[in-house]
Parts: sequence; structure tokens; C-alpha cells
Amino acid sequence: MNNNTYYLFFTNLANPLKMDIIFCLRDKEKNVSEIIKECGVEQSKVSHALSSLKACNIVQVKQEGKERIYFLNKDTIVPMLKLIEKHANVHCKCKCCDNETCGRRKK
Amino acid sequence: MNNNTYYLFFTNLANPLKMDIIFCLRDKEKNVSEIIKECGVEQSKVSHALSSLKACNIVQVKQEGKERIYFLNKDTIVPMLKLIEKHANVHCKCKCCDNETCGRRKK
DNA sequence: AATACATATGAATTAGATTTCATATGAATA
DNA sequence: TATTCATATGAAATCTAATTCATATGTATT
Repeated sequence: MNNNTYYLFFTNLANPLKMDIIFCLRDKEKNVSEIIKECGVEQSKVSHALSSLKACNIVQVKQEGKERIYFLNKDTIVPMLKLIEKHANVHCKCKCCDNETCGRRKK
Repeated sequence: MNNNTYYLFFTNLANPLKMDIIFCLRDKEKNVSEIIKECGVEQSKVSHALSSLKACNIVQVKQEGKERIYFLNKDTIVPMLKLIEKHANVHCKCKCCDNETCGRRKK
């Protein structure tokens, strides 16, 4: 294990579309067309995002006919999101991250 | 809470220097000069990195004389790093993240 | 009060990740 | 087997965050 492991993992998640996809898969596995429709973005964009999420095993795939069903590997990501939620509840009561307070643009 | 909260948090951590700083502060609080020396990088680089980590309350500061002592807010980041470590142990036995397998450059 | 030391800040540049768009692949159906 | 549907892939363009470098601020020391 080295520092690359950690920052590359974070880099993979540092993207609003990928967050959308993760939330979209939180309750139920879905094929790409469904993800596209729910997220409301262009096909190849979703495909690229899924591809890098898959590379880090954040999502996994199975083939069913001509569809590919993506599902979330919840072991890591779900507790991780909970940690952020807790963190934000404690530290971002100022609507931080929802405005400019954290020094970053929102999407 | 909205998606911005999550992806902005990850964005803040998606950087090798910031990881270095976090590891550097893991056991003991340090002033900026010490961090600079340990990480072996230029001053303003460290200052900028600390500033954005502080904006998300990942680190905190206290002033002591002319020095500023930074310390880690361990509540969120330590369990988060542990999750990644566990994830990598399960999924990256291929020296993934240490080579090109995950589809990303290392630093 | 002038100087030195410690650190922060701003703006231009650079680097790296996402987007876009055209095209490829692969499974099913006619 | 030709066509369609579902999805992936590659490369160029675009965006965004990190880096760089010059300068500012703030605290202590003389």
C-alpha cells in the first residue's frame, strides 16, 4: 500500500457524474440505458465514468443478453459516504459545499 | 446534503501532496516548516494544499508565536483511509494503483 | 521602528481529468 | 448474414485544479 492507492481512489470519485451514478445504483442494479436516462447525460459520458469506476472495483458488471448490468460494490462506498455525511453534518452547518464557503465551485 | 458535498470532499483529497500531508500529520501535529521539510516540497505549494484541506475541516490550525500548527481532524479521515486500505487489500492484489492497471497515472 | 522569520495569497501557467464526437464491438433478431 | 440495439473505445478539445512565482501579511526580535 502506498500513497498512490489513496489519492487515486479519491481521484476516481472526485466527479459529480460519478457521484450521480453511485447514488443511482445505491438501491438497485441497473443497465447502462437506465443509468443514462436517470442521470440525464450522454451515453459515452456515462460509459467512460462507469469504466473508471469499474477499474477501481467501485462498481461491477454482469452481462445479460445485450445489456450490461452495473451494480455497486457497497462494502467500501456506502460506509464512506456515511462518513462524509457525518462530517458535513458536524462541519458544514453553514451550507458549506452548497455555496462558496469551501472555496470550490459547485456543478 | 446533496451530491456536491460528496464529490467536493473527494475532490479535495484527490491529490498526492495532500495525501502526503495527511500522512505526515497522522501521528503528530506539526507546523508548516516541518511539513515542508518532511514532504520535501516548496512552501507555497504546501500552504495552498493546507488551505483547501482546512476549508473542508480535514485539518485544523492553531497559532503558536509566529508558527502555525496544523493538526488532523482524525474523525473522518482515519476511518476513511482504513476503508480504502481494506478495499485495496481485497481488490488490488494485482499491484493495482501501483501500476497502470487502474487506468490512471501515478505521481 | 526596522528587520527577520513564518506563512499566506493572487494571478498566470501547467497538468491532468472530463467531455465530446465519431467510430467500433458484440449480442440479438429478422 | 444483414441489421439493429446496447454499450465501449479513442483521440482531440475543453475544463478545472495544482503549480509556480512574486508578493503580502503578521509575529517576534533587535
